Amino acid sequence: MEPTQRYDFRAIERAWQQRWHDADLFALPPVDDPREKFYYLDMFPYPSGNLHMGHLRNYTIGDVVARYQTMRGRAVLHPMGWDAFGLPAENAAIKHHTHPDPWTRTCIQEMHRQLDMLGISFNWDREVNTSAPDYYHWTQWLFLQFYAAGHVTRSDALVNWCTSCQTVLANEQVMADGTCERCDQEVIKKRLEQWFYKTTDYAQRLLDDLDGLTEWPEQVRTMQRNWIGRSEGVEFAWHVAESDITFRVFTTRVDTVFGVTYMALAPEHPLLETLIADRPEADDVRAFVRHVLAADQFARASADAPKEGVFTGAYATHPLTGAPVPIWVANYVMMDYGTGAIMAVPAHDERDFAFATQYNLPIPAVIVPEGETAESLALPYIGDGFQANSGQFDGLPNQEAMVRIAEWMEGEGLGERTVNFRLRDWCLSRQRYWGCPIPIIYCEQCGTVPVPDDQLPVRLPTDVEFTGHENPLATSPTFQHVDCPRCGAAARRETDTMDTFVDSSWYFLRFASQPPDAAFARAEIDRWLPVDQYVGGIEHATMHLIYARYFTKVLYDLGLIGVTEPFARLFTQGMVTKAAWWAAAEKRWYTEPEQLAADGLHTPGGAPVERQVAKMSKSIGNVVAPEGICEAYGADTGRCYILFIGPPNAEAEWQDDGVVGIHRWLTRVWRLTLPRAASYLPAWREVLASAKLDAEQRALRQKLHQTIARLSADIEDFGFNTAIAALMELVNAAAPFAADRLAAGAEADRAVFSELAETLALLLSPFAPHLADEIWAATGHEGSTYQAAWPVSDPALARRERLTIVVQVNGKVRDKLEVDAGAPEETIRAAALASERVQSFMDGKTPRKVVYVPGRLVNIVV
RNA sequence: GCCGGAGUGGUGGAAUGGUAGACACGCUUGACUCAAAAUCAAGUGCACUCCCGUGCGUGUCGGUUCGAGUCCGACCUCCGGCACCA
Repeated sequence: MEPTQRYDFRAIERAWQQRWHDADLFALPPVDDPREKFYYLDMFPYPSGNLHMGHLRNYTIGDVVARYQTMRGRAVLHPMGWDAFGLPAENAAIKHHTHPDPWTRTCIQEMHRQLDMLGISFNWDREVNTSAPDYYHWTQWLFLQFYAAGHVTRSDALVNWCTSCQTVLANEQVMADGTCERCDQEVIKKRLEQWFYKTTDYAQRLLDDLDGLTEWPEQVRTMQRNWIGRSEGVEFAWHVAESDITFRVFTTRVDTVFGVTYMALAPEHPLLETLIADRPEADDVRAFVRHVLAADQFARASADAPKEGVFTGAYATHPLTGAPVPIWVANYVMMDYGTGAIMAVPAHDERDFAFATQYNLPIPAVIVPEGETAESLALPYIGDGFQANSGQFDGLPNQEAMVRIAEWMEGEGLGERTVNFRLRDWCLSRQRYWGCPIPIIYCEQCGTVPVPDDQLPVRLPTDVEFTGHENPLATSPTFQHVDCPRCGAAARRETDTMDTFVDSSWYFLRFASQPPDAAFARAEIDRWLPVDQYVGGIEHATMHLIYARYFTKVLYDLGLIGVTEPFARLFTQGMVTKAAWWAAAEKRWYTEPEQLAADGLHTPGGAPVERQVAKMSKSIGNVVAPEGICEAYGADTGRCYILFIGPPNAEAEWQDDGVVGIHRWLTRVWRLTLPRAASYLPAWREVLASAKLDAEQRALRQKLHQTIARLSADIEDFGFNTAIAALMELVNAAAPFAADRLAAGAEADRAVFSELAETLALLLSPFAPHLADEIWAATGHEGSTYQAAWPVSDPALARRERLTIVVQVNGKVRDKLEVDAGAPEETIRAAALASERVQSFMDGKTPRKVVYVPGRLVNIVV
């Protein structure tokens, strides 16, 4: 065949990408653009240098929505950038003895190239690189705004510390056996002074405002509610007998207070040393505390860790009964939740029950459900019931007693009702090089001094070594030494950098506005925010999305922006997975069925394999790169296939076999339209307005207008897989029409075909934009489909003329009737009853009831 | 353990409470070809079948309804999140 006689996707895609680029088609909408705004945002990637299928899925979804909204007449902001700080660049620097900055820039270039290959309509004029000084300047400035307003604090926190590498490790760098990922040496928990954003101050608002995020997936809202973990209870004081020491405890079950048989303190409790100072038990207690703190803190925090404790020798006085209650130290009490001390009620708490059983402490029941007695009740009992052994509150339903006891305690001045959150303050310090430097200076005279605005940004120094040992910033000969901005004396710079989640907590603002001399300009923020549609992976449901919401609320409170929530509508796309076969005996993965024995159940060596569907990863080797698909089949095929693979919020299993189906379809689209461009009739509207069409012509127009309606609805509902199926149906219907009738050249046929070809180009535009523009040009249009208006379905044309009515007898389909769309109900009912086939299934019985569903079915009940 | 979500042909998947399996992959048959690829046409849930049909069928068991993949209850399995949170 001639080159022009086949679907040459390479030439088409290259040519159109060049034309889009030359025309600056995806430029940012101008400031005075009168169109309604639409801010579409994809979660920006870490620039690893390799685009993977998850990116393809995310950014293709985004491009469909952005192109659709543009064609619908919106001014669309569709930016892209790089979440470029982070460990991989630093690890690469250690490995290759280079610097993270050039390495990162190379990766960015490479990924930018791969994204361009997909033909995505990004507004590159708003590109952002979080590791560039013109970005992290403002990350620092925002930190100082937060600092000045009291949203930043400094305190101790436990970190993973590799004794060999002399550095802090992220949780995922600590192996399951508690060793360092890089050097295999032991990792310990170490306390370090760290910077925190005070997210807990916003816990209640972060929780409350979830109710307003009605366009978010319920799953994400639930996950955030659990993460914030609000619980209501009572915090009250216990006095230690024969001393003036007082402990405060928090409980959500103050109704069980009469069941307390011991108290338990966290080993880290600050009053513990005072409590045991002069007691004979002191040495035992100290030994126990050392034992607990030496153990792996992750293991200690797991629910199935064994419960251990030691008696302190001290007693507290029960505030209601006056009874002496022994005070223990227990490993299962955590210092960082509540007050670090608990009242233990073994009869009504599983943990306390396990502990009391082990150490032979009494377990009296004080809440008894109907039909049980305090003696017969199986313990521990967590549910509701009536108060027992509870003094003046005996017999009350426990929910009521909860309120009465709390009120009584408040009246006596013992304590008060409070709220506790699981959410912690956000530790933002990282003892790492490749992150945003924290703009703080420590001066012996002036203390902690923020870097003045005119000295920002605090730049990352380049005179550093990447050895894998210690924080490189601390090894720079120049970085730490600085004059105090207040008194001018020699001072020391903070060497910690920020968690990369800080960078991504405000990038959506920087996309909307990037003046040279400020973080953002208020007018542009007011124009674009909130983000109308945000799309990314479910793995960011809690951390990133909570941090970004927190930042937005603080910035609102500081008067810097006018919205309290950043993302109006959220969509979480599913992972892209691929099957692989694990051969346990050989300890290796097989990634292609052809590598296996003929039965598919064994390796060529005879070892059994287990089929698993897993996220694409280098370690398994089941990675399929979008670039390879684009080279073999084209970007349009890659884009359509990743959408067609399944519902976008669900996990999708990649199957190479499916790609050819999409490619065949696009080839059929090409064959339907491009070689027939000569049949195109620019004046098809006039011809169709006056022509009398036959049944086949009307049927094709009907299918076309039905497809327009389906596609619009599907795109708005993120039903991209069914949208493509609808386009396939349209092409399936059009192909025989074009083949059978177009050659004769009748004007009406050409007009029907012209409407189809032109509209098909527009409908295809968000999905396969290169081929769409090729068809658009071949039908005599200037420019790109991106600049054209989305088609509108004519309901009169889409309406079905004849209907198929299903006739059921007792709910089973027995016959089908073809009727005119306007046929009256009585006619249809009569026809259904008259049907011979229906009669034969009625066994001569008379209908008890006849149900008629307009336009759909008749059900005869006998 | 708690909180979410999902179970439909050989495969990916589709179905406002109203014809279950759209669309696609794969497979079968045919056309074209010396042949193959590509393309086109027909078929393809399972079982029985006088090839007209009939029965069964959406993880399991029950329920609501004229009618349930869809709604309700219980259970099973898988996936995700959280987990000594007092």
